[in-house]
Amino acid sequence: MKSDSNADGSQAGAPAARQAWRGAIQNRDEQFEMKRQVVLRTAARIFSQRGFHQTTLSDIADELHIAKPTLYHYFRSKDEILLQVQQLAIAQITDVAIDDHPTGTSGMEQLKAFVRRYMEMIVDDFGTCLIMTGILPLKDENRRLIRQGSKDIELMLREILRRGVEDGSIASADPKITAMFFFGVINWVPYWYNPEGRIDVEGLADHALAFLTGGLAPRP
Amino acid sequence: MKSDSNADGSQAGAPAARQAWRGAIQNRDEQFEMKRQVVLRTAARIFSQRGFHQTTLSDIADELHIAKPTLYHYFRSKDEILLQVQQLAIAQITDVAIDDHPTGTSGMEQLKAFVRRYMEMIVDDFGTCLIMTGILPLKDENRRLIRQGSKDIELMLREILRRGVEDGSIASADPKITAMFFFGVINWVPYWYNPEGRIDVEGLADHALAFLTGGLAPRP
Amino acid sequence: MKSDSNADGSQAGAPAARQAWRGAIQNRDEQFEMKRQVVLRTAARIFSQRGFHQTTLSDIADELHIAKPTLYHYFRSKDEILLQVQQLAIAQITDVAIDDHPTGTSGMEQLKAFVRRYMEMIVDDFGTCLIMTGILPLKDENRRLIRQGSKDIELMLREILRRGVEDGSIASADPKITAMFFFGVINWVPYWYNPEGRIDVEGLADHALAFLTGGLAPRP
Amino acid sequence: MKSDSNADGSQAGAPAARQAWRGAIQNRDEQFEMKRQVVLRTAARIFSQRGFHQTTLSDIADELHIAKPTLYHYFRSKDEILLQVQQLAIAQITDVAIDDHPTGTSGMEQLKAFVRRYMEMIVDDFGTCLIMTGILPLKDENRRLIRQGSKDIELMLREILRRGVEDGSIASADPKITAMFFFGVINWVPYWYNPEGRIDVEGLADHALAFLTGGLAPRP
DNA sequence: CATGAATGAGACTTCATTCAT
DNA sequence: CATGAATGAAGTCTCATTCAT
Repeated sequence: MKSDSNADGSQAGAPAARQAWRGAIQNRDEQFEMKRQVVLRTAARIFSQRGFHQTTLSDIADELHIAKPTLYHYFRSKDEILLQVQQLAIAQITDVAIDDHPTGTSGMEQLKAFVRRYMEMIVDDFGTCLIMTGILPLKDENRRLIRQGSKDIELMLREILRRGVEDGSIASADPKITAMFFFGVINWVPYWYNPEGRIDVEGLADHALAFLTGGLAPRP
Repeated sequence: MKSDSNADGSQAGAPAARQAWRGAIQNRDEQFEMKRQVVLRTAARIFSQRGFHQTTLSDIADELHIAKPTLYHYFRSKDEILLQVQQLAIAQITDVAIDDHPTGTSGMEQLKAFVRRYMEMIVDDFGTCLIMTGILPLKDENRRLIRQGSKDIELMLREILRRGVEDGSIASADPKITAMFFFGVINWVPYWYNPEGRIDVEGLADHALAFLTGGLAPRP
Repeated sequence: MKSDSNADGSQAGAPAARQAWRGAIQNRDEQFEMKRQVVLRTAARIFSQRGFHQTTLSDIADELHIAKPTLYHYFRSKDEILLQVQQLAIAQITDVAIDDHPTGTSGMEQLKAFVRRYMEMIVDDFGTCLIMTGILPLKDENRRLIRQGSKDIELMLREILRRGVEDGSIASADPKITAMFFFGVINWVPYWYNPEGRIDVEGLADHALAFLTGGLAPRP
Repeated sequence: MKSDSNADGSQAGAPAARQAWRGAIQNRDEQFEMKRQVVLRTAARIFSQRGFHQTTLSDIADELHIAKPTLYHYFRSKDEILLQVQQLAIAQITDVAIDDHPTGTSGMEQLKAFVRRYMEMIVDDFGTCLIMTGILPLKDENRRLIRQGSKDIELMLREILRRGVEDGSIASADPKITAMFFFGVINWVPYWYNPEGRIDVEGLADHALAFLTGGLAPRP
């Protein structure tokens, strides 16, 4: 998933679009798709930094060194850009669900895997934009799509919690509220975490796991 | 604190503006201040529901059954409305700090008090708006004010955590990260909690406390 | 009808808006409606001269010496302006239908009255705009409204023709085609007629009547 | 005239472009000219249906199954397309003027020939576009060209009327106004006539002639 | 010849804010 | 104090047109 999301090599933004990687001549469709991804990632980043409405299409175009109308080659509207950013973020979680349900592992083990995966998504440009921009700017129909996606993820967690309670690896508690506390811990990360800082994503996931499982109280 | 937050008597919203409380004729300043509070609370609620930029001043004025320019009698700008909403939210926490530092209580005890107080703030219209609208819509100078306020609250928690670790009532961990996880749990509440639902604020605070202190792992 | 359509005294355009007629102080609603009419008439005139799409809202606003957004106090969209212009034109014909069906007059007499009335409508700003701008710029729903109105007028003429044929005052011929030829004669007027020229509207109607009834062939 | 208008073989529209006529390999210039005509006719039809400004170059290109920039191989601009459509329509009348002035025929006879020829032009894609799109979308210089062409046609009719009045075959009346009424009858046809309907063009011309010569009044 | 990509110009529309009553 | 009217500023989006392959 993560390697995939980096395949466009555009973590650093627009300029990458010009790099003919290893001299390989890509066909038009590949180039198109690549540029599209670069636009998405750039937009996601600026949306997260300034907010959706504080970001004009000119801002995005300028950052990419293209003209404003060029954006309309890749997307039908500003709204669609945000929609697709958020859909990509959600897909990073929901798409891998099936592979990653190895039977035989305890609920707690599955929970740990879930935390790592979810944390990676949330610190990525797309995931951060999903959280920080939110769904309010989307128009009704698109908002419903994202809401459904979020619901799907929530149910994934609830299922994991249920299993954990069942097999005794997770303490019993109100499942819905617990799930939302859980998401709060991770979803809030984009508001304060600096990926360039002292702690990398793996370490952050470890911290989160410790906090989520053990809480603040000292273990006897 | 709580009584303070209800002082405007407008928990129920705009219509309250018409209630001549107990027939008492208040003087001009009181009336003015009262209306001001009603505007703030109404604005906070709509901002939270639709988002700052999706809310026009007409929306607010309509809800209050007044004309749009009338809002300018109470506030200099839309930005100022949001600023004051958020400042009120922050004040609900920071203003009571001093009273509530009873020496002789453990860090954990102080933490519990903090959770209850903070939870009450966050489910209130103002607190919810602080979280859901965020500071991005504010203009630079005002943003800095709110950021500072948030920082102050963060430091309050950090101090409580430090004491708790010191007196052994709280497990040792990276204080900054732990604080942010902590805030995540509560700040995320406005995104999902329905005050009219099955669980009241007190109960919610209890659940949060259990989660924050004990985590997901089963206690031996 | 005609006196009514001139009641706003704005045949000459915007400046009239400032004339406090006979010093009478009109109430707000009247002023509003008056200005609205001036906007409509001005828009109609410019639409007719330059075409709908060649006319920008700035053009209209400039002509009226107001700012562009001010137009939105009176109308929701450019489309709505055109719609109402055309609806007013159509109403000038359809609204008087009932009063003007005096029994006892021959079909030919009714036809003459119809020609005079219709000619007056068509040389008016609104009627001219109805013809020269057409319905293609309107969006689907509005287009249907105007199409229906036109159909109504067409049926009025067809009914008159039918009566005339019945009472022998009008020659028998395919009613539908005849009606369309008839409309062609008058509808084409805006494309060439200059109201400020040698012939006034009454005279024009007389000419049209002679042509419509007698045709080009010499009478024996 | 009519055979001329079919020379491009595209009465049926765009698909004809693919027909390699009788397997004959035409030289470059012929192919080019043929495609050009197909573009013109397609454009004329769409312009008439939707209006000039509601028609984008993409619409035309899509209908022809070519790409938008390809249009620029045949025309310098959208404006030029309309210009040439309208010029072709006008030429259909003005080009045959000289051949068709047989001395020895009465004015009325010439008028009848004129009506038939003009009616055929007006129901053709190009003529319909001339009427329905009008000259307003054209830029000034081109507008003048078409206006002049229309004027030429008008003078042709005026000359015919003059002759008819002279030789007694046409009733005397204001020549200019009469001419415009005359054009109204025929020019309005595109707004209502359906070539696929009950009446063919010849029949329509007959009806028009009867109306134009005899009018609505019953003949004694 | 043909076309995918890109763009400059410009339109409509929205909205916070000011003015005059 | 309150408000209808008016507006400047700005943003999204469209489209004819050009460029490079």
